[in-house]
Amino acid sequence: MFPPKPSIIKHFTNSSSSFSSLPQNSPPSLSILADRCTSMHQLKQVHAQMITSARIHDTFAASRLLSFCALSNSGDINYAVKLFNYTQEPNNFMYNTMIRAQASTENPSNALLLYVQMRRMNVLPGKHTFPFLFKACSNMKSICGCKQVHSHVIKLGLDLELHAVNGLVRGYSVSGSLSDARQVFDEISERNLSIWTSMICGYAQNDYSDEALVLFNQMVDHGLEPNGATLASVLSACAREGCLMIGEKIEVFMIEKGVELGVILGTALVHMYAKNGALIKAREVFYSMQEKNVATWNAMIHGLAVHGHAEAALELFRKLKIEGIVPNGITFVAVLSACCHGGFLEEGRKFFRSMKQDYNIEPKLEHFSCMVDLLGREGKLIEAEQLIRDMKWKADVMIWGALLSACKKCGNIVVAERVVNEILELDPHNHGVRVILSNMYAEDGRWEDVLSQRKVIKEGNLKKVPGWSSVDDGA
DNA sequence: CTAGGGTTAG
Repeated sequence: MFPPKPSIIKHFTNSSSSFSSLPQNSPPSLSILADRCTSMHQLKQVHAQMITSARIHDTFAASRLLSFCALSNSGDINYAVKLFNYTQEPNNFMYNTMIRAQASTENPSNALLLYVQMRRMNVLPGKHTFPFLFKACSNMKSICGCKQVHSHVIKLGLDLELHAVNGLVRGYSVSGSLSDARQVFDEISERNLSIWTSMICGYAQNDYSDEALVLFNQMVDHGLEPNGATLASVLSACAREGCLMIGEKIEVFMIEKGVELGVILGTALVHMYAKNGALIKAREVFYSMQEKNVATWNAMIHGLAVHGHAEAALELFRKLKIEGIVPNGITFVAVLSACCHGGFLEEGRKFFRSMKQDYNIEPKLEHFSCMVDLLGREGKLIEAEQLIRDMKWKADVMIWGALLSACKKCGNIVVAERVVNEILELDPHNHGVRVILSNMYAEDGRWEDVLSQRKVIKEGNLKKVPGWSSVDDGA
Protein backbone atom coordinates (compact mmCIF):
# COMPACT_ATOMS: atom_id res chain seq x y z
CA MET A 1 0.00 0.00 0.00
CA PHE A 2 1.37 3.38 -1.01
CA PRO A 3 1.10 6.43 1.13
CA PRO A 4 -0.45 9.44 -0.59
CA LYS A 5 2.07 11.47 -2.52
CA PRO A 6 3.28 14.53 -0.66
CA SER A 7 2.38 16.80 -3.57
CA ILE A 8 -1.29 15.98 -3.21
CA ILE A 9 -1.25 16.65 0.48
CA LYS A 10 0.55 19.88 -0.17
CA HIS A 11 -2.03 20.90 -2.67
CA PHE A 12 -4.75 20.39 -0.13
CA THR A 13 -2.90 22.20 2.60
CA ASN A 14 -2.53 25.16 0.31
CA SER A 15 -6.01 25.35 -1.05
CA SER A 16 -8.03 24.55 2.00
CA SER A 17 -7.29 25.48 5.56
CA SER A 18 -9.11 22.44 6.89
CA PHE A 19 -6.25 20.25 5.79
CA SER A 20 -3.53 22.19 7.52
CA SER A 21 -4.45 20.79 10.90
CA LEU A 22 -3.50 17.29 9.85
CA PRO A 23 -0.24 15.96 11.23
CA GLN A 24 2.42 16.05 8.53
CA ASN A 25 4.30 12.94 9.49
CA SER A 26 1.34 10.56 9.28
CA PRO A 27 -0.55 11.16 6.05
CA PRO A 28 -4.30 10.95 6.53
CA SER A 29 -6.15 8.01 5.09
CA LEU A 30 -7.83 8.52 1.75
CA SER A 31 -11.28 8.24 3.20
CA ILE A 32 -10.52 11.05 5.61
CA LEU A 33 -9.26 13.12 2.71
CA ALA A 34 -12.39 12.32 0.77
CA ASP A 35 -14.46 13.45 3.72
CA ARG A 36 -12.68 16.77 3.79
CA CYS A 37 -13.14 17.66 0.16
CA THR A 38 -14.82 20.96 -0.46
CA SER A 39 -14.73 20.98 -4.25
CA MET A 40 -14.83 18.60 -7.16
CA HIS A 41 -11.30 19.66 -7.99
CA GLN A 42 -10.05 18.33 -4.67
CA LEU A 43 -12.19 15.26 -4.95
CA LYS A 44 -10.75 14.34 -8.32
CA GLN A 45 -7.26 14.47 -6.84
CA VAL A 46 -8.19 12.08 -4.08
CA HIS A 47 -9.91 9.89 -6.64
CA ALA A 48 -6.77 9.85 -8.77
CA GLN A 49 -4.74 8.99 -5.72
CA MET A 50 -7.04 6.10 -4.97
CA ILE A 51 -6.67 4.74 -8.46
CA THR A 52 -2.90 5.02 -8.52
CA SER A 53 -2.58 3.47 -5.09
CA ALA A 54 -4.89 0.64 -6.14
CA ARG A 55 -7.37 1.45 -3.44
CA ILE A 56 -10.30 2.19 -5.67
CA HIS A 57 -11.92 -1.08 -4.68
CA ASP A 58 -11.83 -0.14 -1.05
CA THR A 59 -15.58 0.34 -0.77
CA PHE A 60 -15.29 2.30 2.43
CA ALA A 61 -13.07 4.93 0.86
CA ALA A 62 -15.04 4.86 -2.37
CA SER A 63 -18.26 5.46 -0.49
CA ARG A 64 -16.81 8.59 1.08
CA LEU A 65 -16.00 9.89 -2.38
CA LEU A 66 -19.45 9.02 -3.58
CA SER A 67 -21.11 10.86 -0.72
CA PHE A 68 -19.48 14.09 -1.68
CA CYS A 69 -20.16 13.85 -5.42
CA ALA A 70 -23.74 12.73 -4.98
CA LEU A 71 -24.93 14.83 -2.07
CA SER A 72 -22.84 17.93 -1.61
CA ASN A 73 -23.95 21.20 -3.13
CA SER A 74 -20.59 21.51 -4.82
CA GLY A 75 -20.68 17.87 -5.91
CA ASP A 76 -21.50 16.49 -9.32
CA ILE A 77 -24.19 13.88 -9.74
CA ASN A 78 -22.88 12.74 -13.13
CA TYR A 79 -19.51 12.06 -11.63
CA ALA A 80 -21.24 10.17 -8.84
CA VAL A 81 -23.05 8.01 -11.38
CA LYS A 82 -19.77 7.16 -13.09
CA LEU A 83 -18.08 6.43 -9.81
CA PHE A 84 -20.94 4.20 -8.80
CA ASN A 85 -21.03 2.36 -12.09
CA TYR A 86 -17.31 1.66 -11.88
CA THR A 87 -17.66 0.14 -8.46
CA GLN A 88 -17.72 -3.61 -8.80
CA GLU A 89 -19.83 -4.47 -5.81
CA PRO A 90 -21.45 -1.42 -4.31
CA ASN A 91 -22.48 -1.94 -0.70
CA ASN A 92 -25.77 -0.82 0.72
CA PHE A 93 -24.30 2.47 1.86
CA MET A 94 -23.43 3.30 -1.72
CA TYR A 95 -26.83 2.27 -3.00
CA ASN A 96 -28.50 4.37 -0.32
CA THR A 97 -26.36 7.35 -1.22
CA MET A 98 -27.21 7.06 -4.90
CA ILE A 99 -30.90 6.54 -4.22
CA ARG A 100 -30.88 9.58 -2.00
CA ALA A 101 -29.20 11.67 -4.67
CA GLN A 102 -31.41 10.47 -7.49
CA ALA A 103 -34.59 11.06 -5.51
CA SER A 104 -34.12 14.81 -5.77
CA THR A 105 -33.13 15.03 -9.41
CA GLU A 106 -35.43 15.64 -12.33
CA ASN A 107 -35.79 11.92 -12.84
CA PRO A 108 -36.62 10.50 -9.42
CA SER A 109 -37.61 7.24 -11.09
CA ASN A 110 -33.88 6.51 -11.32
CA ALA A 111 -33.97 6.08 -7.55
CA LEU A 112 -36.52 3.31 -7.92
CA LEU A 113 -34.49 1.68 -10.68
CA LEU A 114 -31.50 1.68 -8.36
CA TYR A 115 -33.60 -0.02 -5.74
CA VAL A 116 -34.55 -2.74 -8.20
CA GLN A 117 -30.91 -3.16 -9.12
CA MET A 118 -30.00 -3.30 -5.46
CA ARG A 119 -32.42 -6.12 -4.83
CA ARG A 120 -31.26 -7.95 -7.91
CA MET A 121 -27.69 -7.79 -6.64
CA ASN A 122 -28.82 -9.16 -3.30
CA VAL A 123 -27.87 -6.06 -1.40
CA LEU A 124 -30.23 -5.72 1.50
CA PRO A 125 -32.03 -2.39 1.87
CA GLY A 126 -32.39 -0.98 5.34
CA LYS A 127 -33.87 1.84 7.30
CA HIS A 128 -31.68 4.32 5.42
CA THR A 129 -33.09 3.26 2.08
CA PHE A 130 -36.81 3.81 2.42
CA PRO A 131 -37.07 7.48 3.36
CA PHE A 132 -35.45 8.35 0.05
CA LEU A 133 -37.49 5.95 -2.00
CA PHE A 134 -40.58 7.64 -0.63
CA LYS A 135 -39.05 10.97 -1.37
CA ALA A 136 -38.60 9.86 -4.97
CA CYS A 137 -42.24 8.76 -5.07
CA SER A 138 -43.49 12.01 -3.62
CA ASN A 139 -41.38 14.02 -6.04
CA MET A 140 -43.05 12.08 -8.83
CA LYS A 141 -46.43 12.31 -7.12
CA SER A 142 -46.73 8.59 -7.63
CA ILE A 143 -49.25 6.99 -5.30
CA CYS A 144 -48.68 3.72 -7.10
CA GLY A 145 -44.96 3.97 -6.36
CA CYS A 146 -45.71 4.64 -2.70
CA LYS A 147 -47.85 1.52 -2.52
CA GLN A 148 -45.16 -0.63 -4.04
CA VAL A 149 -42.46 0.70 -1.75
CA HIS A 150 -44.89 0.39 1.15
CA SER A 151 -45.23 -3.33 0.49
CA HIS A 152 -41.47 -3.71 0.60
CA VAL A 153 -41.32 -1.88 3.91
CA ILE A 154 -43.81 -4.36 5.32
CA LYS A 155 -42.03 -7.37 3.87
CA LEU A 156 -38.77 -6.27 5.44
CA GLY A 157 -40.45 -5.74 8.77
CA LEU A 158 -39.68 -2.02 8.86
CA ASP A 159 -43.27 -0.87 9.17
CA LEU A 160 -42.71 0.31 12.71
CA GLU A 161 -39.46 2.08 11.99
CA LEU A 162 -40.13 5.79 12.40
CA HIS A 163 -38.10 7.08 9.45
CA ALA A 164 -39.72 4.61 7.10
CA VAL A 165 -43.17 5.37 8.48
CA ASN A 166 -42.57 9.06 8.15
CA GLY A 167 -41.51 8.54 4.56
CA LEU A 168 -44.72 6.65 4.04
CA VAL A 169 -46.91 9.41 5.44
CA ARG A 170 -45.05 12.03 3.47
CA GLY A 171 -45.09 9.96 0.30
CA TYR A 172 -48.81 9.35 0.37
CA SER A 173 -49.78 12.80 1.51
CA VAL A 174 -47.59 14.80 -0.85
CA SER A 175 -48.58 12.55 -3.75
CA GLY A 176 -52.17 13.47 -3.00
CA SER A 177 -53.52 10.33 -1.38
CA LEU A 178 -54.45 11.89 1.93
CA SER A 179 -56.69 9.05 3.01
CA ASP A 180 -53.83 6.55 2.73
CA ALA A 181 -51.53 8.95 4.52
CA ARG A 182 -54.05 9.52 7.27
CA GLN A 183 -54.61 5.83 7.72
CA VAL A 184 -50.90 5.24 8.26
CA PHE A 185 -50.71 8.32 10.46
CA ASP A 186 -53.61 7.18 12.64
CA GLU A 187 -52.10 3.76 13.10
CA ILE A 188 -48.85 5.09 14.53
CA SER A 189 -48.88 4.94 18.31
CA GLU A 190 -45.92 7.21 18.94
CA ARG A 191 -45.77 10.07 16.50
CA ASN A 192 -42.80 12.33 16.47
CA LEU A 193 -42.68 15.89 15.24
CA SER A 194 -41.60 14.90 11.74
CA ILE A 195 -44.57 12.65 11.27
CA TRP A 196 -47.01 15.32 12.40
CA THR A 197 -45.25 17.75 10.09
CA SER A 198 -45.48 15.38 7.15
CA MET A 199 -49.20 14.99 7.61
CA ILE A 200 -49.77 18.72 8.06
CA CYS A 201 -47.63 19.43 5.03
CA GLY A 202 -49.65 17.00 2.96
CA TYR A 203 -52.90 18.71 3.85
CA ALA A 204 -51.45 22.14 3.24
CA GLN A 205 -49.98 21.24 -0.14
CA ASN A 206 -53.17 19.65 -1.39
CA ASP A 207 -55.47 22.51 -0.52
CA TYR A 208 -56.90 21.08 2.65
CA SER A 209 -55.69 24.05 4.62
CA ASP A 210 -58.45 23.81 7.19
CA GLU A 211 -57.48 20.20 7.94
CA ALA A 212 -53.86 21.28 8.20
CA LEU A 213 -54.75 23.86 10.83
CA VAL A 214 -56.94 21.44 12.77
CA LEU A 215 -54.11 18.93 12.86
CA PHE A 216 -51.65 21.60 13.88
CA ASN A 217 -53.85 22.44 16.86
CA GLN A 218 -54.03 18.81 17.82
CA MET A 219 -50.29 18.54 17.60
CA VAL A 220 -49.79 21.48 19.92
CA ASP A 221 -52.36 19.95 22.29
CA HIS A 222 -50.22 16.83 22.36
CA GLY A 223 -47.45 18.96 23.75
CA LEU A 224 -45.22 18.98 20.69
CA GLU A 225 -43.40 22.14 19.76
CA PRO A 226 -43.36 22.97 16.03
CA ASN A 227 -40.13 23.61 14.21
CA GLY A 228 -39.42 25.68 11.13
CA ALA A 229 -40.68 23.06 8.73
CA THR A 230 -43.97 22.69 10.57
CA LEU A 231 -44.45 26.43 10.71
CA ALA A 232 -43.76 26.90 7.02
CA SER A 233 -46.60 24.54 6.16
CA VAL A 234 -48.89 26.09 8.74
CA LEU A 235 -48.19 29.59 7.46
CA SER A 236 -48.98 28.41 3.98
CA ALA A 237 -52.28 27.07 5.26
CA CYS A 238 -52.99 30.37 7.04
CA ALA A 239 -52.36 32.20 3.79
CA ARG A 240 -54.83 30.11 1.86
CA GLU A 241 -57.44 30.02 4.59
CA GLY A 242 -57.22 33.72 5.34
CA CYS A 243 -56.22 33.17 8.93
CA LEU A 244 -54.31 36.34 9.61
CA MET A 245 -54.68 36.03 13.38
CA ILE A 246 -53.12 32.58 13.55
CA GLY A 247 -50.38 33.73 11.23
CA GLU A 248 -49.61 36.67 13.49
CA LYS A 249 -49.49 34.39 16.50
CA ILE A 250 -47.02 32.20 14.69
CA GLU A 251 -44.74 35.12 13.98
CA VAL A 252 -44.82 36.05 17.66
CA PHE A 253 -44.01 32.45 18.53
CA MET A 254 -41.10 32.47 16.12
CA ILE A 255 -39.67 35.63 17.61
CA GLU A 256 -40.09 34.33 21.17
CA LYS A 257 -38.44 31.03 20.38
CA GLY A 258 -35.77 32.59 18.26
CA VAL A 259 -36.69 30.48 15.24
CA GLU A 260 -34.38 31.57 12.48
CA LEU A 261 -36.08 33.31 9.58
CA GLY A 262 -34.52 31.60 6.61
CA VAL A 263 -35.58 32.02 3.00
CA ILE A 264 -38.33 29.45 3.11
CA LEU A 265 -39.89 30.47 6.39
CA GLY A 266 -39.50 34.11 5.50
CA THR A 267 -41.20 33.55 2.17
CA ALA A 268 -44.03 31.71 3.86
CA LEU A 269 -44.47 34.65 6.24
CA VAL A 270 -44.41 37.23 3.45
CA HIS A 271 -46.94 35.19 1.55
CA MET A 272 -49.20 34.85 4.57
CA TYR A 273 -49.25 38.58 5.20
CA ALA A 274 -49.46 39.54 1.54
CA LYS A 275 -52.26 37.14 0.76
CA ASN A 276 -54.23 38.47 3.71
CA GLY A 277 -53.79 42.03 2.56
CA ALA A 278 -51.45 43.01 5.40
CA LEU A 279 -49.09 44.57 2.93
CA ILE A 280 -47.21 46.75 5.36
CA LYS A 281 -46.29 43.74 7.47
CA ALA A 282 -45.48 41.75 4.35
CA ARG A 283 -43.15 44.49 3.17
CA GLU A 284 -41.52 44.73 6.56
CA VAL A 285 -40.68 41.02 6.57
CA PHE A 286 -39.68 41.14 2.92
CA TYR A 287 -37.13 43.88 3.42
CA SER A 288 -35.84 42.39 6.67
CA MET A 289 -34.87 39.16 4.93
CA GLN A 290 -31.20 39.08 4.06
CA GLU A 291 -31.59 36.15 1.69
CA LYS A 292 -34.48 36.11 -0.74
CA ASN A 293 -35.20 33.86 -3.68
CA VAL A 294 -37.55 34.12 -6.60
CA ALA A 295 -40.42 32.68 -4.52
CA THR A 296 -40.01 35.49 -1.97
CA TRP A 297 -40.27 38.09 -4.71
CA ASN A 298 -43.22 36.31 -6.28
CA ALA A 299 -45.15 36.31 -3.03
CA MET A 300 -44.59 40.02 -2.54
CA ILE A 301 -45.30 41.00 -6.14
CA HIS A 302 -48.46 38.97 -6.25
CA GLY A 303 -49.65 40.36 -2.93
CA LEU A 304 -49.25 43.90 -4.21
CA ALA A 305 -50.86 43.01 -7.52
CA VAL A 306 -54.10 41.65 -6.13
CA HIS A 307 -54.55 44.21 -3.40
CA GLY A 308 -54.79 47.28 -5.53
CA HIS A 309 -51.12 48.18 -5.87
CA ALA A 310 -50.55 47.24 -9.45
CA GLU A 311 -47.96 49.93 -10.11
CA ALA A 312 -46.01 48.97 -7.01
CA ALA A 313 -46.07 45.36 -8.13
CA LEU A 314 -44.59 46.22 -11.51
CA GLU A 315 -42.07 48.47 -9.82
CA LEU A 316 -40.97 45.56 -7.67
CA PHE A 317 -40.69 43.39 -10.76
CA ARG A 318 -38.27 45.90 -12.23
CA LYS A 319 -36.28 45.79 -9.00
CA LEU A 320 -36.19 42.02 -9.16
CA LYS A 321 -34.56 42.18 -12.55
CA ILE A 322 -32.03 44.74 -11.32
CA GLU A 323 -31.15 42.44 -8.42
CA GLY A 324 -30.33 39.75 -10.93
CA ILE A 325 -33.09 37.37 -9.87
CA VAL A 326 -34.35 35.26 -12.76
CA PRO A 327 -38.15 35.35 -12.95
CA ASN A 328 -40.05 32.12 -13.41
CA GLY A 329 -43.52 31.18 -14.61
CA ILE A 330 -45.07 32.10 -11.28
CA THR A 331 -43.48 35.54 -11.42
CA PHE A 332 -45.34 36.14 -14.65
CA VAL A 333 -48.62 35.05 -13.15
CA ALA A 334 -48.05 37.77 -10.56
CA VAL A 335 -46.98 40.34 -13.12
CA LEU A 336 -49.88 39.61 -15.44
CA SER A 337 -52.27 39.78 -12.48
CA ALA A 338 -50.88 43.21 -11.74
CA CYS A 339 -51.59 44.28 -15.32
CA CYS A 340 -55.04 42.81 -15.04
CA HIS A 341 -55.88 44.61 -11.80
CA GLY A 342 -54.34 47.84 -13.00
CA GLY A 343 -55.88 47.63 -16.45
CA PHE A 344 -52.46 47.89 -18.12
CA LEU A 345 -53.38 46.40 -21.46
CA GLU A 346 -50.28 47.26 -23.47
CA GLU A 347 -47.91 46.25 -20.71
CA GLY A 348 -49.73 42.98 -20.23
CA ARG A 349 -49.37 42.12 -23.89
CA LYS A 350 -45.70 43.07 -23.69
CA PHE A 351 -45.01 40.89 -20.65
CA PHE A 352 -46.88 37.98 -22.17
CA ARG A 353 -44.65 38.12 -25.24
CA SER A 354 -41.55 38.74 -23.19
CA MET A 355 -42.00 35.56 -21.17
CA LYS A 356 -41.11 33.37 -24.06
CA GLN A 357 -38.87 35.72 -25.98
CA ASP A 358 -36.65 36.94 -23.17
CA TYR A 359 -36.93 34.21 -20.55
CA ASN A 360 -37.84 31.14 -22.56
CA ILE A 361 -40.81 30.44 -20.32
CA GLU A 362 -43.62 28.69 -22.13
CA PRO A 363 -46.93 30.32 -21.14
CA LYS A 364 -49.18 27.89 -19.33
CA LEU A 365 -52.91 27.84 -18.74
CA GLU A 366 -52.54 30.25 -15.79
CA HIS A 367 -50.87 32.84 -18.00
CA PHE A 368 -53.51 32.50 -20.67
CA SER A 369 -56.17 32.89 -17.99
CA CYS A 370 -54.60 36.14 -16.84
CA MET A 371 -54.43 37.40 -20.40
CA VAL A 372 -58.02 36.45 -21.13
CA ASP A 373 -59.02 38.25 -17.96
CA LEU A 374 -57.05 41.33 -18.92
CA LEU A 375 -58.26 41.42 -22.52
CA GLY A 376 -61.81 40.71 -21.40
CA ARG A 377 -61.79 43.52 -18.86
CA GLU A 378 -60.57 45.91 -21.49
CA GLY A 379 -63.31 44.79 -23.87
CA LYS A 380 -60.98 43.00 -26.30
CA LEU A 381 -63.29 40.01 -26.54
CA ILE A 382 -62.35 38.85 -30.02
CA GLU A 383 -58.66 39.01 -29.23
CA ALA A 384 -59.26 37.03 -26.05
CA GLU A 385 -61.29 34.43 -27.88
CA GLN A 386 -58.58 34.10 -30.51
CA LEU A 387 -55.96 33.69 -27.79
CA ILE A 388 -57.91 30.79 -26.31
CA ARG A 389 -58.35 29.13 -29.68
CA ASP A 390 -54.66 29.51 -30.46
CA MET A 391 -53.57 27.67 -27.32
CA LYS A 392 -51.61 24.49 -27.83
CA TRP A 393 -53.92 22.53 -25.59
CA LYS A 394 -57.66 22.35 -25.12
CA ALA A 395 -59.20 25.16 -23.13
CA ASP A 396 -61.00 24.26 -19.91
CA VAL A 397 -64.28 25.49 -18.48
CA MET A 398 -62.49 27.95 -16.22
CA ILE A 399 -60.84 29.90 -18.99
CA TRP A 400 -63.95 30.02 -21.16
CA GLY A 401 -65.84 31.07 -18.05
CA ALA A 402 -63.50 34.03 -17.62
CA LEU A 403 -64.27 35.11 -21.14
CA LEU A 404 -68.00 34.59 -20.62
CA SER A 405 -68.06 36.91 -17.64
CA ALA A 406 -66.24 39.50 -19.73
CA CYS A 407 -68.88 39.07 -22.45
CA LYS A 408 -71.55 39.58 -19.86
CA LYS A 409 -69.99 42.79 -18.66
CA CYS A 410 -69.75 44.14 -22.19
CA GLY A 411 -73.14 42.74 -23.17
CA ASN A 412 -71.61 41.02 -26.20
CA ILE A 413 -74.09 38.28 -27.02
CA VAL A 414 -72.45 37.14 -30.24
CA VAL A 415 -69.23 36.09 -28.55
CA ALA A 416 -71.11 34.86 -25.49
CA GLU A 417 -73.11 32.39 -27.59
CA ARG A 418 -69.96 30.89 -29.05
CA VAL A 419 -68.37 30.66 -25.63
CA VAL A 420 -71.42 28.99 -24.11
CA ASN A 421 -71.36 26.41 -26.88
CA GLU A 422 -67.75 25.66 -26.12
CA ILE A 423 -68.48 25.28 -22.42
CA LEU A 424 -71.47 23.03 -23.02
CA GLU A 425 -69.35 20.83 -25.21
CA LEU A 426 -66.94 20.35 -22.32
CA ASP A 427 -69.62 20.16 -19.67
CA PRO A 428 -73.09 19.42 -21.13
CA HIS A 429 -74.89 19.79 -17.81
CA ASN A 430 -73.47 23.19 -16.97
CA HIS A 431 -76.74 25.04 -16.73
CA GLY A 432 -75.09 27.93 -14.97
CA VAL A 433 -73.83 29.22 -18.29
CA ARG A 434 -77.31 28.93 -19.79
CA VAL A 435 -78.62 31.06 -16.96
CA ILE A 436 -75.97 33.69 -17.71
CA LEU A 437 -76.84 33.59 -21.39
CA SER A 438 -80.56 33.84 -20.80
CA ASN A 439 -80.00 36.82 -18.51
CA MET A 440 -78.04 38.45 -21.29
CA TYR A 441 -80.91 37.80 -23.72
CA ALA A 442 -83.28 39.29 -21.19
CA GLU A 443 -81.23 42.45 -20.87
CA ASP A 444 -81.40 42.72 -24.62
CA GLY A 445 -85.15 42.13 -24.67
CA ARG A 446 -84.83 38.87 -26.65
CA TRP A 447 -87.61 37.12 -24.81
CA GLU A 448 -88.00 34.19 -27.20
CA ASP A 449 -84.35 33.27 -26.70
CA VAL A 450 -84.79 33.64 -22.97
CA LEU A 451 -87.67 31.20 -23.02
CA SER A 452 -85.87 28.63 -25.12
CA GLN A 453 -82.89 28.69 -22.75
CA ARG A 454 -85.14 28.40 -19.72
CA LYS A 455 -86.89 25.43 -21.26
CA VAL A 456 -83.61 23.57 -21.64
CA ILE A 457 -82.63 24.45 -18.07
CA LYS A 458 -85.99 23.25 -16.74
CA GLU A 459 -85.76 19.95 -18.58
CA GLY A 460 -82.26 19.51 -17.25
CA ASN A 461 -83.44 20.11 -13.71
CA LEU A 462 -86.29 17.65 -14.06
CA LYS A 463 -83.82 15.00 -15.10
CA LYS A 464 -82.15 15.41 -11.75
CA VAL A 465 -85.39 14.55 -9.93
CA PRO A 466 -85.60 10.83 -9.19
CA GLY A 467 -88.28 9.14 -11.23
CA TRP A 468 -88.16 11.65 -14.03
CA SER A 469 -85.00 10.36 -15.59
CA SER A 470 -86.52 6.96 -16.32
CA VAL A 471 -89.58 8.55 -17.91
CA ASP A 472 -87.27 10.71 -19.94
CA ASP A 473 -85.01 7.88 -21.01
CA GLY A 474 -87.96 5.83 -22.12
CA ALA A 475 -89.27 8.61 -24.31
C1' DC B 1 -19.17 5.71 7.68
C1' DT B 2 -25.53 7.86 6.10
C1' DA B 3 -31.46 9.59 7.60
C1' DG B 4 -35.97 13.05 6.68
C1' DG B 5 -39.00 17.99 7.08
C1' DG B 6 -40.51 23.79 4.36
C1' DT B 7 -41.82 28.59 0.66
C1' DT B 8 -44.27 31.29 -4.24
C1' DA B 9 -49.77 31.10 -8.67
C1' DG B 10 -54.66 29.08 -9.88
